[in-house]
Amino acid sequence: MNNIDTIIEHAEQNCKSHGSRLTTKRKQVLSLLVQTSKALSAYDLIDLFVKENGEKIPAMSVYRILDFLEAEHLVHKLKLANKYIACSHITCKHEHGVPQFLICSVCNAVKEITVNKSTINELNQSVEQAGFKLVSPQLEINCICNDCLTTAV
Amino acid sequence: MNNIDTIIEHAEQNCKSHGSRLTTKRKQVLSLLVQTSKALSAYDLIDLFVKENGEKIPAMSVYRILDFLEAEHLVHKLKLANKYIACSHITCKHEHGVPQFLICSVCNAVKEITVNKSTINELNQSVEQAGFKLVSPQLEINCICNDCLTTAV
DNA sequence: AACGTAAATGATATGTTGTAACATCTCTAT
DNA sequence: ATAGAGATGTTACAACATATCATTTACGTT
Repeated sequence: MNNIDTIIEHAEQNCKSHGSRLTTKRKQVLSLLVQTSKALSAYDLIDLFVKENGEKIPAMSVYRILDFLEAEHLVHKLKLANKYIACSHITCKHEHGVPQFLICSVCNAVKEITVNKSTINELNQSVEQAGFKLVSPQLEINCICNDCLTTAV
Repeated sequence: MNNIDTIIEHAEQNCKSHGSRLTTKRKQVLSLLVQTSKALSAYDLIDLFVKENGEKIPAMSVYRILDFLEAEHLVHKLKLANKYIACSHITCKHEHGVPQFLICSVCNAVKEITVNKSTINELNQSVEQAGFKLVSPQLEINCICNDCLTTAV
């Protein structure tokens, strides 16, 4: 069976349940993100869209669609890289705790890891003591993956 | 006495000691960063430069100067925001442990906080288990400061 | 089924950020 | 004084993002 279709259908139901519409274009964009499971920039998506669907899509549309998908919690925007990635909880149900993104600054690979809740709590305490508030407990951490580390030398 | 001049002079000695030159333009840019003590984008600096010095500076020059200052460890580049900030250890001598930057996503205020070494170690362990390596233990954390939090409502 | 409205998308222009490539200037050592 | 390296200037352009207005589509009402 086709896993991606299942995911998309699930997402569609989710949208419908609170009165928003996962239109064809939105499905197509989401589908690209789910399939690649890598972080893609808006312009990456524009190129991929043409390749996969044989028709152009304006930049404006992609940005609007990404905003929509983000508002629906179907994709995350990685601010560190200005890239977008399918939200992990649409591809797998069980809860992982607090997800954190490791982004390889060389090859843009993205890995989602779980960090102890206590670690996050400690971090959060330090932040609040400083008079700031975490926008989300989801950190984007600038890393180098082992592959790039070994080949770079 | 003028604190900023002292800082700049100190930085200049530092450069001289290993054969690099803190030229007038570089001093001017560094000086802007030290004075504002906020995170500024390259184009923020271009505007500020005109305002403060009454002469234009090309974008290219600012980027080159920022690269230089970063290599000299006089400024940090905040990758999350694509902004630059004067390195704290040129304005204050004593070591703080592992510095972390909190960046207000509304007003761009930057606060440097200290997080328990143990917290960082735990984070680092999780990262290494995932086959990644922290580029630097210096995190850039996306926050909202209390000022913006209260006024936004 | 036809219509009106709101939402979604398209199209165009332009703003913003960053860099490539080459020219010119300016120190510094000889 | 002059050559060579390093620093800066200039121009053009690539990549990323949004503003604005036009057009199309979906959906409830009649």
